[in-house]
This record gives sequence, structure tokens and C-alpha cells, in this order.
Amino acid sequence: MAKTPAPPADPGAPAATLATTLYDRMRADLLAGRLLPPGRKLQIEFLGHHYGAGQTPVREALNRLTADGLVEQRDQRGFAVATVSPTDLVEITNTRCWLEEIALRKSMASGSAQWEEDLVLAFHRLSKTPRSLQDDRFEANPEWEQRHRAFHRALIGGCGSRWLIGFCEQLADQLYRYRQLSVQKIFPDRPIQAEHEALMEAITAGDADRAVALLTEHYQKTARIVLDDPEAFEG
Amino acid sequence: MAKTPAPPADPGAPAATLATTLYDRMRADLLAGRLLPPGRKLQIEFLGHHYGAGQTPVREALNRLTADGLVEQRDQRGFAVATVSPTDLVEITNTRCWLEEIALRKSMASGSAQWEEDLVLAFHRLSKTPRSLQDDRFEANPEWEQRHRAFHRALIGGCGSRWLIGFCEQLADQLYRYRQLSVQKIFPDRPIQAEHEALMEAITAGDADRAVALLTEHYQKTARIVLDDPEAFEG
DNA sequence: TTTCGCCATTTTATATACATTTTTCTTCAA
DNA sequence: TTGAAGAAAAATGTATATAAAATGGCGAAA
Repeated sequence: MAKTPAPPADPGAPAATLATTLYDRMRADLLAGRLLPPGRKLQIEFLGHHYGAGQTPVREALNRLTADGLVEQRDQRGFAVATVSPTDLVEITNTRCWLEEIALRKSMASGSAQWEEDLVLAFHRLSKTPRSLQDDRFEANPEWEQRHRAFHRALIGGCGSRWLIGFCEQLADQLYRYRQLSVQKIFPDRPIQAEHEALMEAITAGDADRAVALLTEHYQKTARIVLDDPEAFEG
Repeated sequence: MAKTPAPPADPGAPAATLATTLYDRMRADLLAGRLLPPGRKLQIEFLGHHYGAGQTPVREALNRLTADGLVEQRDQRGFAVATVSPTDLVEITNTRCWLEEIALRKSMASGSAQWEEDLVLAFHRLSKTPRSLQDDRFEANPEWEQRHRAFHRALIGGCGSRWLIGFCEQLADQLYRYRQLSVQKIFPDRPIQAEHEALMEAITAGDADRAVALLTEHYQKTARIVLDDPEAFEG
């Protein structure tokens, strides 16, 4: 009756390698802006010491992060945190709007009951989670962030293309990084929950045009806030 | 007056690393289907011997290829040529149609003279290049393949998003691989040049709807031919 | 005195050789 | 046939060597 007790023991998922663990940790650090500011050089030796690992796993993790567009690589000159610019922010935001418009329209057009149920569930979970850990001041709630991401993922999850979903998530990662740059990432008086509610309303009403307009405006508003922050692109 | 004569001497481009060279070679081999059939395991030692390189550069090249979706990786189980399936072919084709529809519409809407000139030039170059190296039988002409790719790249080049262009090229790579799988990749009686001409006509006439319809049909037709080939998904 | 360019030195990225751990294959018994 | 144990193979990780780039100092010219 006793099986492997300690680890998750997923038969299809073998023991994670050091490189994979490192990739996950560095990815989280990069997205949160904890590691180093954009454009800064990422030296293998420093990273190896910082994360307590050898060169090979660090190098492998950096290679994978390059694929995500979080790290840049130049031959014989090593790795660096991906740079940011107002121009890129606009470009990435526009691209996300275009892609998620298709994905949302395809999802709605599919009429999949599974998709709609998943979405309602994701929205419900997000609604029940506080945005901030503190009532008086803002303190990022990791669970909210995770559910927020899951909600946006659910919105496009019925489009029928894992490729398109992957592209959207890559763009979402980039924009998350931009948001973290801004001191105004708190958006205290922005009614995010209300924006999500309006979006859900349009979707359940089957009004694709309105849903797309709301979603697009949601992203463009975020971009404008970061663009208007004079401190976002310093250093 | 004498400058560095021998190498290309691009100041911004340092000497290519072994890993980069390997990546380029393996990428070409994978796209052409020369390396190994889809799903087959890629052993480091074998590859190192085959390309005359050590383990580290091979591993790095494989990591980069994973990012392109040409190679798959599983922890502790190494790398394998990305698998193929009829389902995926349909999914990738649909995704490409959706994305290139936006990209083409945005390009046309931009009204950029530069874009139109680049496109006309790319089309002209393609038109002047023979599809086959032999008159009597088909023998792939690398220059045609390269210009064909450049033409499709030019179609979407004015969309204003390097991200979207990158996504489209990734999908194009995947579909190229599928085309190579099919013994009917020759398409002897398919008037490809005529299809391109009709597309150019619609674009120069400013008829976005017609251009999109033609482009989409172009891709769907290719997918149907591969899907109808019983030998494409063997092995 | 300051500035620019060249050369030696140091640092750092890349690649190799080897050790370790995990998986996969093989063999043998139930 | 099925299952377990052991052997072989292969992937991951470490230590180290090599080669390229960044740094700093020195001297010549302005």
C-alpha cells in the first residue's frame, strides 16, 4: 500500500533537474524585477554564487530565459537582462491586444461549455481573493497575482490554439515586467475588479464586440499608466 | 585606406561561437528533415560526433532549438525532434492564418510606402527565380526557397510589431517542416506563382478582404495537400 | 596638462574532460 | 508473460582549460 510518499510522485514528471529549478527561480525573480534592472549584464559566476549552482545549469537556465524574451544573449559577450523602452511597451501592448482579440473571439464563437465554465470558475476565484495583503497599504498578494493570471489565461483558453495561447502568455509576461518597473504599479484608485466584472458581463451576454473593446481598453489603460510614470524607464 | 579585409568585419557582430554555428546547422537540418524523423531522440553524444563538436555547444544549440519549437526537452530524458500530428498541422495552420490576417491588414492599413516597395521588390525577386533547378524534374532550388520565405516575410513586414512578425515566422518554420514530410511537397500542378500574383494584385488594389482570403486559402490548401498524403505521418 | 590610441593584464565567456545521477535495457526467476 | 534486480547507457553537473573581450596603464601627440 505504501508508495513513494515524499515527492508529488507524478509518474510522467521525473525529478526536476537543477537547471529547471534554476530556470523557475530566475524567471520569477526576473518577472518581479528582483534580480537585476533591465539591460544589466548577467554574469555566470555571479549567478552561480547567488543561486548556489554550477555554471552549466546557470547557462542552461539563461538559454531558456532567452527563449522567453526575458534575457538577451550576444555571442562572446554573455547574457543580459532584456532591455525595456517606451516604444517596446507600446508595441507589445498593441500586439497583445490584437492577439487576444482573436483568441477571445474564437473562444466565444466556439460556444464551448467547458471554456465558459472554466472562465466563470477562474473569475469567481479571483473575486474571492484580496488584491492586497494589507488593508491600509498595498502589499502584493501572490495568490491574487496567480489567479489574475489564471483568469486572463481562461479568457483565451477556448480559442483552440495552444500556440496562440503561448504567444499571449509570452506577451503577458513581458507586460508584467513593465508593470513592475513602475512605482505606480499599485493603481490604488483603479477599479480593476469592476473592469473584470464588466468584461465577464459582456462575455456572458455573448457581446463579442463589447468584450473585445473592454479587454483592449484594459490593456491600453495599463500601458498609459506605466508610460506616464517618469521613473519607469530610468536606470 | 586599408581596413580589415578578410572577415565580414561587422563591428557589432563578434566572432560566432561554436554553439551558434551548430544551432544554425542543426536548424537547417531539422527544417529540411535531414537530421532525424520527428519524435526521434537526439542523443548528445551522437550529435557531437556527427557535427564534430563537444557536448556543451551541442547542448546549448539544442536548448535554443527548443525555443523555436523544433526540439522538445524532457527533464532527465534528453532531447527529441519535435513530434508532428495531423491535429497539430491543422492547429498551426489556423493560427498562422489568424495571425497573418492581422499582420497583413495592419500592414495595408499603415499605408507605408517603404513596406509596399519592399514587398514589390521581394515579389519581383521571387518571380525571377526558378522553382526547380531542373526543367524536367523537380529539384529544390535553395534560392527560390529563400526568396519565397522573404516574400511572405515582406507581406507582414509593415504591421509594426516585431513580436507578431516573430510569431508568424515561428509558425512558418513549423509548417515548412510539415511540408518537407510530404512526398507530395513538389506540388507539380499547383500554380503557386499565380497564387502569389493574385495576392499581389489584391494588395496593390487595396482590397484587404480579398488579399486576406487569398492568403488564407493559400495556407489551407497547402495543409490539405499534406493531410491527404498518407505517407506524411508515418514513422 | 590633457586626450587619444596602443599594448599588457585581467576578467569573463566558451569549450573540454570527467564525475555523478538517473533512466533504460537486459537478464533471470516466479 | 510478468516483475524485479542488475548492468549498460545516457543525461546532468563539476572542475578546469582555452580563447575572446573588457580593463587599465603607459606613452605619444595636441
